[in-house]
Amino acid sequence: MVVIGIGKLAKAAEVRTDTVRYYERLGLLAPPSRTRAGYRSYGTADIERLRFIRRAKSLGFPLDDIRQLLALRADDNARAAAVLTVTRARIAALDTQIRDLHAIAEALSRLADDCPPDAAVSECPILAHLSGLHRHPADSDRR
Amino acid sequence: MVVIGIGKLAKAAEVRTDTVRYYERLGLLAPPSRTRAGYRSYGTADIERLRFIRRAKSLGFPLDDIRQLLALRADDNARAAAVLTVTRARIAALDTQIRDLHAIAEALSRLADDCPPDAAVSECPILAHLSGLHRHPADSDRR
DNA sequence: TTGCACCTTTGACCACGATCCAAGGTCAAG
DNA sequence: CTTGACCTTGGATCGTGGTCAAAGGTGCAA
Repeated sequence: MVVIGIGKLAKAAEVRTDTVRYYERLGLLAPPSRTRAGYRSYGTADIERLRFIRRAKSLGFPLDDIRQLLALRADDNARAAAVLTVTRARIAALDTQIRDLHAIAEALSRLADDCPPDAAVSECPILAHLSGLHRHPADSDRR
Repeated sequence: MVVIGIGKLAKAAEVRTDTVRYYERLGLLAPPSRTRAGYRSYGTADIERLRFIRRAKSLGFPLDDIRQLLALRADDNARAAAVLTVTRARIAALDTQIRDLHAIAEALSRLADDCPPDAAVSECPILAHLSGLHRHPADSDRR
């Protein structure tokens, strides 16, 4: 059985050694066995586990969710429905966030499109909006 | 001229007094004049300014951008183009963020739709994906 | 044996935008 | 004159996910 140190593990999983220890503290990684000198020693399954965490992170799961997912993966009695619950909750959170950001981007785009670049800032509808004026001070000729 | 203390200012602008002092430290609010006792004293223009900050924040501008926007608003020689530059940069950042989140949400939704709730976790395509298996271990009958 | 890479721990620090706490000063009402 | 609301400062804390530094021990090669 292949035994590697924290440095090789980190390199294999493309994380920092600090991150490995950090995940151990958070309970995402079990405390590994130690050499006589006190060095952490890992096996290939740990590389797998770290890569799982990386992929989950890249899909927007917070570390708390990832801890749950790891527990479910290791639980022979667990049903896929449990994974689905975590996943659907994440999707819902993402959808909310996307909708919020989209609404903001839309609002900014509309204001930006209405903004004449060469005008003085006093004519700028963006600043006007931020100042709480919902009409341009001199838009009598628009529309 | 109306003079108010930090508590009334904060209440009028719907922020905490701590936030007012915090913004002062960050340079979003000029250090106000003080009463003989050392109390900060503000005027109605400061309520306006705080509300401006609140609106800008609600449109997703970070405080650093807001400091710039406030400076532009106060600069008679500034052109709307400068406001537009800040705004377009924010829109671009939002669009990138939205696209990233959308891609993640899509990927998760596809996985979730493929996941049979009653199956054992070992059959869960979500966990399979996170484990780096891009095919289900037993999907011979799908497609 | 020396030198270097690697490992250990504890604890501080980063962004971001606040929020809260402690210890003390001020002010108006009753 | 006391009570309570308000104000002051400096510094600590939160959440999230790490990153870094200091001071020391270990392992291997020239």
